Amino acid sequence: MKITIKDIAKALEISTTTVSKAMNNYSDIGIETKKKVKEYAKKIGYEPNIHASFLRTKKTKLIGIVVPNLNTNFYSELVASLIVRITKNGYLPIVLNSSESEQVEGENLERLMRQKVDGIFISLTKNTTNTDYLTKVMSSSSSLITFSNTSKVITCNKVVFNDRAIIKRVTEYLINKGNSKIAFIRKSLISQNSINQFIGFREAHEVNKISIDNQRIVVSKQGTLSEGYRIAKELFNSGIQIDGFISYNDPLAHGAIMFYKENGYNIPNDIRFIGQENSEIGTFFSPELSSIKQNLSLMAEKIMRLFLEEQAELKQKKISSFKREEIEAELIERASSI
Amino acid sequence: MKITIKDIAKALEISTTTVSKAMNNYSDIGIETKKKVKEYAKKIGYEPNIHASFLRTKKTKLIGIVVPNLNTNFYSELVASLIVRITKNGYLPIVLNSSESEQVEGENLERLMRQKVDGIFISLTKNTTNTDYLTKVMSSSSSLITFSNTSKVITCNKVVFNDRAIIKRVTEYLINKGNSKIAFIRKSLISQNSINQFIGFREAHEVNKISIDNQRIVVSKQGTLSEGYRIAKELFNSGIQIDGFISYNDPLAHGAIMFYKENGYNIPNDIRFIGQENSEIGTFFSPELSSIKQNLSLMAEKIMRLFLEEQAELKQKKISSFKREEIEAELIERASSI
DNA sequence: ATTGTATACGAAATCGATTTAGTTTGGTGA
DNA sequence: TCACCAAACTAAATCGATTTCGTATACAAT
Repeated sequence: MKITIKDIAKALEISTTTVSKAMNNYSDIGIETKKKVKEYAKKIGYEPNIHASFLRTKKTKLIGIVVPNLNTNFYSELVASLIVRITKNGYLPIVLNSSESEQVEGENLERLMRQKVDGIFISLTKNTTNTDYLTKVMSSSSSLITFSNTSKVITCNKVVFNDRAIIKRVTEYLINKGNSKIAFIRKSLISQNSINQFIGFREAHEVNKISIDNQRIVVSKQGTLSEGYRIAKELFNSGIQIDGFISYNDPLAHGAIMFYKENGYNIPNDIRFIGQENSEIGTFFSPELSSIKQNLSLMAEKIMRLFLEEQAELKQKKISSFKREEIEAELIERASSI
Repeated sequence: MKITIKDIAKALEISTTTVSKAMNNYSDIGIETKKKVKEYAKKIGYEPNIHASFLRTKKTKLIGIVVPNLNTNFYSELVASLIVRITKNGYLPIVLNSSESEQVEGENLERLMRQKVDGIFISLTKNTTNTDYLTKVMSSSSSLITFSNTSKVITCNKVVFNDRAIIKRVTEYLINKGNSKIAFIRKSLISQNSINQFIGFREAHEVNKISIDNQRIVVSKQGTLSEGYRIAKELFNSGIQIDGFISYNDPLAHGAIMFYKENGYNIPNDIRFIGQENSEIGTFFSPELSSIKQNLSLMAEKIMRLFLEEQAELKQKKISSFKREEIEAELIERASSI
């Protein structure tokens, strides 16, 4: 039925110790013995039992991924990208979804710690303020990497986009085109991600000595097309004029464009629009939507590399310092902002 | 550091056997002892080590999910729904993505079997023909449930949508409106999912004594907006007339609508369109897109229930028979097909 | 007094690997 | 010849639980 090192040991008339050491390339096993063991193991289809070896090694070869909302293009693509890297390196991903709930997020972290995963990759929900769970992870055996939306409060490995810089650049880009009344649709007031973006937005205004009207700063929870439409309508009905529009994703921008187009606005002449995520659908609306493109594949790559480096250092009992990697996002310029 | 049953045994001056049995509600342990053990365990934060108990119980409390393409609304939402149910029932999901590659799919199944997951929930890629890996899973310790896109060849638990029936109904709906030249955009020629839909399409024609022009049957690999546009253009340029359009997702329909609108067609008068997946964006195009809506949450629920039932039967050493559940999809009628 | 029985508990084996602390063998140098 | 050493191997302990089989106790029935 199931093949264990005992079977190999018996067949080759050696001890289980030798089999185990041969499989793990210990230096005190002869080269020929190693070859014999490995060949026979392959022949009879032996696979080491991960759970048994865990008892001694404390390694599960499992990595937990926690995202705030799997059901978005951004995170489903990022997770898919992570899964590829994780499996390529001999690990297996346990994927959990927090559904933007801080409580569920905490439960997810507890589940992963209970499972003794080797690493936890987490992007925080937009509501997370309490970092107690993260601190608990830090003192557990799982190594922690936060990405995309992380926390200022906690000290740990981080991989993020250049949120502040890219929004500053994009805002100035609009300002230079003569737009000074820019609406900014943000995800939340709490998440670091969103805070950084807003800082960039503010800096661009400060540098150009333009004041920000807070009425044009809107928090959108859903981030859907219909909410974009609704937000535009409310701004319009409240008599709040805008000549620029930056949102934290593409659907919001599309929804808003739709409203303004219906009401006779000319885009980009009257209002310039910039979204984020650079989704395919953006190129199919008229006018085509300018959008900030984040390289998700690169982010996945950096996260995985950081993790593997830490594992290697851990093995050599080095104390590893925490790293913060920033990935450049870029503006894809299209008709909506030209 | 880490708390084991030994710590509880020592503190309460009982044997580890008793502790283990108390925690697992064995009948030969006194009620008071059970209470004492459980209370103390909770107090000191004891969590049983899953990997240690695996050695005896052969249960990992892990479930593998394999989908053909995580980066689609359909699967990311379905997976998110599954994750909720899996965690609610004390299991943890290992999520793997086959990227529509039969080979990757096979590797994924091997990985999950090596990990000894308790169950594997898989939706096959549209290219899968070889069911050897599935057969291997069937004879492994992991119980198998195939969903959404399964295989006719293999005998196992299945949860699917009523692909044949819904497409038959929708096709007849178009026929009854006077449309007899219906284009059908399918995912593949191989996948059971797509075959069933096509059978429904054909049956509707047969019942109404209308012949099918194979030139109007198109296989679309990408399933994107731009491919929908391109397919419509090619049909048009080849002089192939259509007055109806059914595709396996919404973007394809939107892309096609866009092309026909540009070329002066009136929708729905000249051509009626029906998509699938009922995505939010459908309500924002003009005309609003009719779409087939699949209840993903219900599918997730049925998959999980099937799995739990099988686990319960396994525990009682009953031999369980394979079940096939079919979920009703429904047409959401909007302006594009009225 | 003896037997039977239900209840409550524990010793030790076990799961499948890793790892520690030796042991054996053969060769080297003084 | 003898001490020393490196190379190659192994017995046994260990990881943290579960489970089998057995024992002790109390009480009822004969």
